[in-house]
Amino acid sequence: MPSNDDILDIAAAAFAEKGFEGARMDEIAKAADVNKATLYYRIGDKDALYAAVLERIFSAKGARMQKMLATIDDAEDRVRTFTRILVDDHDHPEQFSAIMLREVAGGGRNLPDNVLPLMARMVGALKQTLAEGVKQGRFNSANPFLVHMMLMGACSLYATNGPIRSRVAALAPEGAPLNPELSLSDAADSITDMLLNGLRRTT
Amino acid sequence: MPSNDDILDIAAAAFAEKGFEGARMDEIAKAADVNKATLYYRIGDKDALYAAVLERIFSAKGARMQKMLATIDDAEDRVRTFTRILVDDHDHPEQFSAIMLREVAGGGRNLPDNVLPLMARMVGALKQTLAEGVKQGRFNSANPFLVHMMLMGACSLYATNGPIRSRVAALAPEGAPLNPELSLSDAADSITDMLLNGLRRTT
Amino acid sequence: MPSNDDILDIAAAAFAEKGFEGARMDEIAKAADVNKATLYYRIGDKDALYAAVLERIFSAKGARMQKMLATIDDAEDRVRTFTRILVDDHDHPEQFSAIMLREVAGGGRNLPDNVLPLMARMVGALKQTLAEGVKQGRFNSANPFLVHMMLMGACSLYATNGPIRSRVAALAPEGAPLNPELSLSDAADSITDMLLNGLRRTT
Amino acid sequence: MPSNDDILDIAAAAFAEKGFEGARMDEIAKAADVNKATLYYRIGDKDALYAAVLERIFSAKGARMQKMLATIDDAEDRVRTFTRILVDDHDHPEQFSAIMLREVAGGGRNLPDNVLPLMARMVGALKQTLAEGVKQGRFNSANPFLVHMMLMGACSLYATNGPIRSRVAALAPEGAPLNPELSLSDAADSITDMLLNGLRRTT
DNA sequence: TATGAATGAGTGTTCATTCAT
DNA sequence: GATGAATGAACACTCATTCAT
Repeated sequence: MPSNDDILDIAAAAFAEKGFEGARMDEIAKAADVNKATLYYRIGDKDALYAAVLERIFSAKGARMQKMLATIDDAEDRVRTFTRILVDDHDHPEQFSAIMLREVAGGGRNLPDNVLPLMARMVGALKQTLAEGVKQGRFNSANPFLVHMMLMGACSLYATNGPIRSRVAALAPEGAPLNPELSLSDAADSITDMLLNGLRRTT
Repeated sequence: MPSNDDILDIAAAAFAEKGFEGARMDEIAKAADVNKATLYYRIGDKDALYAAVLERIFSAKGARMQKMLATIDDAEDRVRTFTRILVDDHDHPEQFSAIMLREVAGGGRNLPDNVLPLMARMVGALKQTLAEGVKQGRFNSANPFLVHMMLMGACSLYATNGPIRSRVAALAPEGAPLNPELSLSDAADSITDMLLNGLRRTT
Repeated sequence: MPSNDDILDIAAAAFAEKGFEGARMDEIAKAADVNKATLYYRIGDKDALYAAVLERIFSAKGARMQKMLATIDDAEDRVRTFTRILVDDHDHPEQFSAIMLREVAGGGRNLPDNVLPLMARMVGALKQTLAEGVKQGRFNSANPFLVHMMLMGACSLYATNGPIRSRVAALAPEGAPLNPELSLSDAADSITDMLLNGLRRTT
Repeated sequence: MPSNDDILDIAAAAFAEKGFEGARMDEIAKAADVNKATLYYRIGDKDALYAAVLERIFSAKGARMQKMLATIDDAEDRVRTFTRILVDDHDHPEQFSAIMLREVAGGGRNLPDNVLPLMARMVGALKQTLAEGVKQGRFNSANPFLVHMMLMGACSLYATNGPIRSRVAALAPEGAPLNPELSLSDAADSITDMLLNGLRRTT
């Protein structure tokens, strides 16, 4: 008998792959190897299941972020760490990214109230980091929300667009491959570097 | 009686707001003020409708992009123009963004074959622009695909996360608003500036 | 522009192959290369089209039957001729058979009133033939309706069950093929022979 | 709450009366007094329902046939028994006949694979019976497939054309009724007699 | 706590038929 | 006469959810 956490793993994969509307309670139950009624009994309806998945993903990511940021002082290192946590393999960055992209696209239609503070906390952590960088004279001042969009958007797109990259690659003229395949973490590092290049205050 | 273009407008809004799975043929027909059977007679089934919407959005965006880029020489101006077209009000950037984000998140599951070249063409335009900038000694060399992710990701997220911003803002402690509201085009300009700061070759 | 007769040809094939409920007005119109509205204008709705098809088939068969029987005196020859007309290639015996089998199976649900006399006339012709045979001392007395069922049933089944024969043959153990393939007219002759063997008065 | 067997009874009647295309899942569900979704849950889609109906009808008939034939030695008795089973009241011969006639007319379009062997087995039983009759010197040699067509065709037509007989009778001039009404089993006996008359070897 | 069975309300799609031109 | 376009009424099938046990 799978644990509730096992069920949430399966559900997260389903919601990431097919979205809230596309995911099927039947399929989740079957994939998790629980009876559908048991799924309802243990976790609740589709909204509750989705909320549980989101809360788990976001709180894990947020906790990791707070813990690691608390131990780092250097402003650039903090930004780099921030990005690395975004794409950390441990909490399925493709699932996290896919769910977040869909949720943003849908205006947070299915976003439960309790994950909003978790999202806000992530932005807040970056905001604080940037502010300290400015105070230390390391960074030019910049809108932290937009910086967040750049990091988050670039990483999330890269984390999830693998299948599309493959299809596009299959279309491209041979000679010059559109993109040499980068691992997600390498891509995230490159993205952060580009961003830091733009933020860095040059004397 | 609405034109097919009117129907596609309505359908685009529905797909952007609710996604492919969430959009309802009934609702689209009713919102477009056509009989459901007429919708099928004129355009076809849900897949065909979705494909028609995507093709129209992407080809409009792509045509605009090629035309405008053809008239601009300066490398930085080209990047700025690229972004501006991404968020151009004329072709509903929130819809374009929302559909694209969902499609990426879903691995292009519903992406019709004929829009792939259109997407590739957009990336190709940016790639060429960056390459010329490098040749002119204006830009440091950078992975054009990742640059694309940064521009596209940041702009698309900003274009669509208005509702979530509002909800988060309602949560935030008064004093310091998380983000002073920027218009989408101002945000896109700021995003481009940050990116160009990072790309620019300083002598 | 196809003639009404051309349209009825196409419609007959459709009704024979798919039945009244299975045949599609769209497909018939397209196959006949007429606009669907033209089909309605020229012939009428589905019931009218079906009635026209049935009437044409049955009256052709009936006319042929009366003409040929009028010229034949010998009782056995008349029965043989009767069967031959049933399976005469000129009026698509598979279509005739398929439509008749379906109609019988459905209790004549879609059978228009004007074809009933045509069917009755066919039975009547056989009845009269058998009665004369009895009067001439050639045949034992027999229920003409049942004789009609035997001839009609056997010929109609054989005329239409080709596809099933093929599938069954594909299943059968090699060695002994279930049925050496007979042409429809040979089969009809054999069937008539068997029947006449049973009817014939032996002194 | 009706059993699955009850549902199949209702469905068999519907398919027999209206054919596969004409039968409506809604009506079957309502007639069987089950919710439509329950019908799908318990049995499956229309194809599955049809397959279940056919399999039940054919396997019942086939089992009965094998059991009874195993206990009878006399060749003529075996043929008579064969026919009696075809029209045995216990398994709704009108339904069996109607479904089979439609299926043959349609080329077995909807015939599930698993009923083909059942049909073949019936023909095989007759074939074997005839062969033994020939070996015993009782029967003239005859094509067993055609004999099958005669028995099956005549009985099936008679089993199902009651409604048409009535309508034709209503048309006929009083005096001479076209056919004195025979019960199905009496008709089947007469049909078998006629056939046996033709098969019987006279010394 | 767990579950096989049941179901109301959709969901995309089709089809015979009509109508304005 | 002819037809492109339009549509009400189905139609097969699905899905989140509940319930009796």
